[in-house]
Amino acid sequence: MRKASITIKEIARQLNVSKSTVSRALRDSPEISEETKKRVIALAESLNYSPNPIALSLLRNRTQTLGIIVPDIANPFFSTAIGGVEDIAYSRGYHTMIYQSHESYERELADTKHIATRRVDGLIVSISSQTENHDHFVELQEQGIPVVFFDRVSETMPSHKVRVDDYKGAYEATEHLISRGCKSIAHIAGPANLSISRNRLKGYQDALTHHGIELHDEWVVSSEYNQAGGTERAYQLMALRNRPDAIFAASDRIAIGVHWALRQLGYRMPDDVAIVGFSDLSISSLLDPPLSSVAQPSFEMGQLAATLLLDLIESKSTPVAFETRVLTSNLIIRKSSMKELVGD
Amino acid sequence: MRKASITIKEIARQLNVSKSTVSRALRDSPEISEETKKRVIALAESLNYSPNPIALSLLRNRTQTLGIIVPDIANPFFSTAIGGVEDIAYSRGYHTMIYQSHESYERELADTKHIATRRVDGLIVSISSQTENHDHFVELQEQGIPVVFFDRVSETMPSHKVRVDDYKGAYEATEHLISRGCKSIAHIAGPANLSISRNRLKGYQDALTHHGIELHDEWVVSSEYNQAGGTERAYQLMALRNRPDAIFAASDRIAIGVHWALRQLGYRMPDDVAIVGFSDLSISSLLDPPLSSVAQPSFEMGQLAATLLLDLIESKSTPVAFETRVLTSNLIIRKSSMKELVGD
DNA sequence: CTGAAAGCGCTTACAG
DNA sequence: CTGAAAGCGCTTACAG
Repeated sequence: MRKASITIKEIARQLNVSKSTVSRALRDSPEISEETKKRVIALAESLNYSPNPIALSLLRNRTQTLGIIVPDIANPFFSTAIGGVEDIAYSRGYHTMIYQSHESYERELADTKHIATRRVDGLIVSISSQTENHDHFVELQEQGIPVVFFDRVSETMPSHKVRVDDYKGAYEATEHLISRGCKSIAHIAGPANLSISRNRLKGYQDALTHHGIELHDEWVVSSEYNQAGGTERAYQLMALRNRPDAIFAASDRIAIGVHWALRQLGYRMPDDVAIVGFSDLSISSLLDPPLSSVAQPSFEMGQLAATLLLDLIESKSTPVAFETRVLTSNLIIRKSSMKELVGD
Repeated sequence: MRKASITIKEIARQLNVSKSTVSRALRDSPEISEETKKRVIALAESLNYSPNPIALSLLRNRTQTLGIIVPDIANPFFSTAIGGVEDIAYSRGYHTMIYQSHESYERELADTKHIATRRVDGLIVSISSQTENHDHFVELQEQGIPVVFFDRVSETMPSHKVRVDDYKGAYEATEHLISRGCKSIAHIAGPANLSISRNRLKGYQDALTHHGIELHDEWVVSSEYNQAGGTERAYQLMALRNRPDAIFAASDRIAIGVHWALRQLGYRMPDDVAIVGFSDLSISSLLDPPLSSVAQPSFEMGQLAATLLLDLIESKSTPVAFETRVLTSNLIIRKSSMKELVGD
């Protein structure tokens, strides 16, 4: 079916020279005469020759390809980060292969396996929420395929990491709710195996404590990072005898579920319940009332992760030391949390 | 850097047999003794051997990889369709390489070029809105790399195509607005080089005509398929001396921009202006009021496109005839278009 | 300045 | 039943 592509051999035949000469001429080797170079290059162009990257891969044991595993490409946070990775990768002559774990450990395992057999040159990954064991990433790295984490990083595995200051973002979001007069602030945390979930929870707890507010266990619940989880947890929280007057959600997807639930239940936002999310997805500002959220520089995170990975791939020596880059988050205040301050 | 993977040669050495024998044993060839097979397979497993796909690609001139070009992976319509493609591809032993054209013709051209040199086995594509010339796809197909279009198809190029019934979807959406008593219905069309835009426009026009409603040129404007375009066009339409009482947008992204603009301008939906979009993105139902929209089976479109493409790739012979599969769209009515019928 | 040879990891006619 | 050889498309020491 596939039409035979034109090869170096064919050019050599037509020009009555050896394959070696053609190869050298094409790579502009100094040992080839200008005369010959010209003839070779002219014919190559007229034949529309392009070297077979498969052959080069076999030779160099490199594919010029980066793997990237995210839980879900439909999540704008991840698709934007992927955009950042591609931006850097393309400019440095690499291609990107995108995998989705769908928050499944098994799927993530299969993806890393595929990456190993496909001889991808390196991996950028944001861990699935169901993953508790990071051995598959360790193995990949031991095989010589470097791994860089972003956002959902491994705390145990030594490697480059790119993340935002989740703790500070959560702290500020909570402090903001306190400053708007909220007295009973609930938190819907993400799955506990992800460090981002734990850091955000800690930020929430510390903000309350530092402001002399007692922690209530019943106001801290946990959910997958999706809308359905947010809706369920909101029902649960609002059903409490002692219901909260504010909810800080560990992600915008959760917050969107909360938003929907509160509307169904007839609460006014922010007057009855103030809410703040995390990630600042573009749709969040379209809700009514628009959602306050902690913004993350997703595109930059992708760029940075790609840069660190490519430097690792292209460095001859083993890395000096692994580094963790922490980007700053940024609280965006919108109507969903702008509770009127009651004057006295 | 990269640790040497274990090869067939290494297994042969350890077992004191030839590479040929190892290769045959691993592929369970009938000409190898059970005895030898067992030894080879046992060692291969203990060494964690996996065949180098690069070597196979070079041999077979096949990469077991599908290319897919979409304008933007962050658009949920496309990310869902990609999910459908992957679903089928994985189950048939293929991998997917995702490219984004970002609605740019130049980028799309570079992507097809990359696909050709990378020896991808086939391409699934939804055309960029800035593309007027489809020669790059024709060339790819002539080189023996089959192309299947979905959603944004080429009308001129012979190939398999998967799309929805845009005309009927638009017709029904418009008819629905008429049935809710709207008298002056505007349409924000997509870029005219895309057939989906033209078909949706035609559906709108025919619905009006068939119901004896005169067409007004000033009520038909055009926009890129994004939110900013929808906002701009909404401002333009509502500024008219003779302003519309309904807007049918060629996509949900456009409709979301309209929704936002109308809220800014102080119009009530649907009472002042009823709106309907196209695609039924999941966020559309979260808007207040929730957006009516024509739903497209995006996942199924991806699955179908992948199936058609893989059949093409794996068939020995040239395709019998190219087919166009038209899936049915489905109008979802929500509050944004449920204008109260005025009783008499 | 140019060519023959070996090799990347694998498969598969062709011999035996 | 097993092995030696050729070949997929390319690069690069090694000779000349």
